[in-house]
Amino acid sequence: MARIKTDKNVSRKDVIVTKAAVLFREKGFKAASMRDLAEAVGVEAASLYNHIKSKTELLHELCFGVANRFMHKIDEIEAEPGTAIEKVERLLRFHINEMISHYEEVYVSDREWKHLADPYLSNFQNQRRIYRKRFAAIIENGIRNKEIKKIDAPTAVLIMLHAIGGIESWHRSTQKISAEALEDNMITILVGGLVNR
Amino acid sequence: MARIKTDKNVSRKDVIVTKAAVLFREKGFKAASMRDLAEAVGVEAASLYNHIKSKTELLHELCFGVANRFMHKIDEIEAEPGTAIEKVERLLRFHINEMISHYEEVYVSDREWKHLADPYLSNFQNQRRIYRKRFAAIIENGIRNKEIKKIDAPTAVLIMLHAIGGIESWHRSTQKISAEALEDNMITILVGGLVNR
DNA sequence: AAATCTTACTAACAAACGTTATCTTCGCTG
DNA sequence: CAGCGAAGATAACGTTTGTTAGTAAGATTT
Repeated sequence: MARIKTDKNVSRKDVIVTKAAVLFREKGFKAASMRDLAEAVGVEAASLYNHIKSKTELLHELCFGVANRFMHKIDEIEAEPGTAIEKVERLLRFHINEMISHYEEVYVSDREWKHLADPYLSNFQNQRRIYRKRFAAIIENGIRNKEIKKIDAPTAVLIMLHAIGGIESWHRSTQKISAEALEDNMITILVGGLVNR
Repeated sequence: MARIKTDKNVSRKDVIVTKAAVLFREKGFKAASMRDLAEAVGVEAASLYNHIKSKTELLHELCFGVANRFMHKIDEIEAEPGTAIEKVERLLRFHINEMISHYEEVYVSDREWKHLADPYLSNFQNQRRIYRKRFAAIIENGIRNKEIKKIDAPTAVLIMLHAIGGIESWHRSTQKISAEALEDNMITILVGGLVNR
């Protein structure tokens, strides 16, 4: 009987959730089975249920973990002083870093949230909608003080957020440029597309 | 016994493939069942197999249909005269229009190709890799004649392609700007992020 | 060392899945 | 209108799925 190994401050549930993120990213939520997950953890499938309530709970955990981090960040950025362009850049850099260093969870949260069940689904969609509105509001401010080109702000948000999803391909790529170079390139292109000159 | 309705020049298989695209987009390939599809088509699940070989065949059909269209387009654009920026813009406009007018298929091809089985999977991944290389080569040309900023071309490609995936959100959105406005906004931001000035 | 709580295993379930085999019915062609 | 091929329905199959119940073994506390 091989127990799930844990370091200090990491519950067995955390181990499971982390492995689930990897699996959900690789195969997708529906295609990843609890037996797959059990094998990855080194345990029988049924044993997982000593630590979690259901497969969907794993998805909740992942999606809302990520969503909360982004919400806190935009709170922070809205409160800070700075031009609109500076705020957009800070937010983008945060997105990029999250996608680089918490790849699995962010990716899963981005692509697999559809499989959440109500009421979590509606809740998640709401948070997402609100987040985008707040992001768009920052851009609209920038348009008003002529920092930013006259563009449709929601469209700009949509481009920014999805562009960052492309880091997925960077992760897969064999000949990666450095994470810092990736970040700077993305900022150059994306912010360069916004600024008015 | 209610037959599948077909117009002229549209086989019953085409009807099934088209409905499958809608379903695969809504629920994902794995979560969409053949019984779901049968219901959407207005027939029993087993009856579908008079027209198709397997569920996966539907995915092949969709993924390679889309991939081929993009391959032909980039052939065309490479052969045409024009600056690098013009070529990038043409390619982007094509992507945007495909995403707007063949939403379901393009979306499915983009997000669900993972569930292809070999040898189709490797084949598809190859095509994708080659396409991106050719796109990157156009951008690299632009960098050489100083039309385009000094950026990492593969990163630029990755941003462009994923940004366009954001049109998904536009489709869902209740207060849509017009398709033309969407296209122009995207071009402004994306091409604006590339040009050297 | 005894008692208790935690964590794992085995066995099994009901439901849903893709798919096949068999038979019936519809619609067209001669 | 007879006959044939295309297209549908019914029933069933073997898997795989998420999950539960009951039990044994390890870890921790008394």
